[in-house]
Amino acid sequence: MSTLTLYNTRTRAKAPFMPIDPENVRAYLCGPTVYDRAHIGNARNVVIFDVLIRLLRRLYPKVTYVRNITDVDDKINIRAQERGVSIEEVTAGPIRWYHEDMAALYTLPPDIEPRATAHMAEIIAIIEKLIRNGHAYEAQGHVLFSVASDPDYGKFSGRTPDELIAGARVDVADYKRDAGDFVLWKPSTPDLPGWESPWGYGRPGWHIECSAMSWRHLGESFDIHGGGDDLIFPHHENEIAQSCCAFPGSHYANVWVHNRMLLVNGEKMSKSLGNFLVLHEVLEKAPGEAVRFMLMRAHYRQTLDFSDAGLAEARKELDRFYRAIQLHPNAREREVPLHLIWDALLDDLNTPAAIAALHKYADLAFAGNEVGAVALKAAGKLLGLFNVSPEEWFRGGIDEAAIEGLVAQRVLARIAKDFAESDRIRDVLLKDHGVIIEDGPKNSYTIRKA
RNA sequence: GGUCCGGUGGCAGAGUGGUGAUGUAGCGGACUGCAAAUCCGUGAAUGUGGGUUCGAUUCCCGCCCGGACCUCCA
Repeated sequence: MSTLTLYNTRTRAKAPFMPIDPENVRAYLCGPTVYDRAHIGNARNVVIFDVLIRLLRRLYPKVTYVRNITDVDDKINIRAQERGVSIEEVTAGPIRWYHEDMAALYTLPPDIEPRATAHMAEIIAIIEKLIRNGHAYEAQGHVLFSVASDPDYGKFSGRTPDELIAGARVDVADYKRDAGDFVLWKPSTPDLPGWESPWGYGRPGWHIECSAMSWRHLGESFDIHGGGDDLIFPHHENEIAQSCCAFPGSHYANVWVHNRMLLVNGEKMSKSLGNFLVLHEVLEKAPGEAVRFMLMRAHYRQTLDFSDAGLAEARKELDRFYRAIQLHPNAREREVPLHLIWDALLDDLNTPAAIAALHKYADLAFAGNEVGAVALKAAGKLLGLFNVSPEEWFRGGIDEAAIEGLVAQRVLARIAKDFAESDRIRDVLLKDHGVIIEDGPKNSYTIRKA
């Protein structure tokens, strides 16, 4: 099998992927902070990483996929205080929703889904190491990472310390030695969630959580770390600083895979614009597979515009694939050449090229070649597509009983060559039942949802 | 202001130093009572000005336009 090539944010270049341990590829994805429903941007991230994980599983005997849940965070605390409930009560719903939404997109669950609140021992251990190494200091109940202590700080995101200071827009807290120093541990008042620590009752900073969870489950160094490109700075820069300083000689993640942000109907998603697309709401209007497909239509390192028109096109493309599959119901799974899709995916997850390959296979299937249908199914599986049968795809959700009579009447009308009546019924089926009826030879017909 | 990324047919979206994928939409045709689907055919693009080169959409520089990050953010 050929080699997977990935673009690595750390080196700003594409390079062949070389696992630390080919017997166990270890990957970490920054998961959600669970205070609300996931939005469509969260979904792109997970879908892209899902494609990567599926690919790695074909290439290597074992892949350990870790995706964390940040379940302690100031946004969560605020919700808890507003509602007068515990943070567990705030996070339980969003965690459940997250699992439901991601399953609806046919993304594979991670092998390990660690929660920050269950890793306080690791968090405290790393902070203690950093203090011992001279990379962190305690000040007014806080523990801060000292960016000046790390000569490599800023290299990952391509920033110099001067830029970081110049760019600091927020008033610098007086307990910070450097404007760029960031919090590892902060004190909690009794009304806030907290844990006992060598520095008193408090809670962790955000960045340290990922360092602790990846360390516990993947070790000091691992293969791939993913996330949205907005996390490059400061989150990932800080993770690297914490982990590399706590574990001298380690590299933290070798390869960094960052996806670009998503636009919605040409605009950045933001609460002020009121165009925050909640994934759950999108999934009520479109099949999960169409949403998934839509998110793969642009290369992951390219801005993707999530538009209604795009979603409609995604559905049409999937319609075409399912038709091609449906044409060969007895096609049996077997080894078929899949160079086109493999070449596309191995080249830095080129999903648009992979989709073009799918269309080539569909062309073959439509031309009557069963191998095309077999290849299409196999290639789709690689991308996490075709999770339902063509029948389910086209007819799922149709109330067959409700239209039975109309359909029968229309058959009779067509036999009687009463085309005015048959067209009227076709119209009613579409308008009142959302069903498209298509005629075949000898008064046969097929139905599908509009 | 600093750093970075991008501008490809109506729209979406790949790739490439040498006849510019793929989808969708359009147009003509076959098929159909008509549609739909499918098939055949067809028109349609590399922001702009320079440079390098036998040759640039691809490499380099300027300009214009758009976006991201620098602050919580996938």
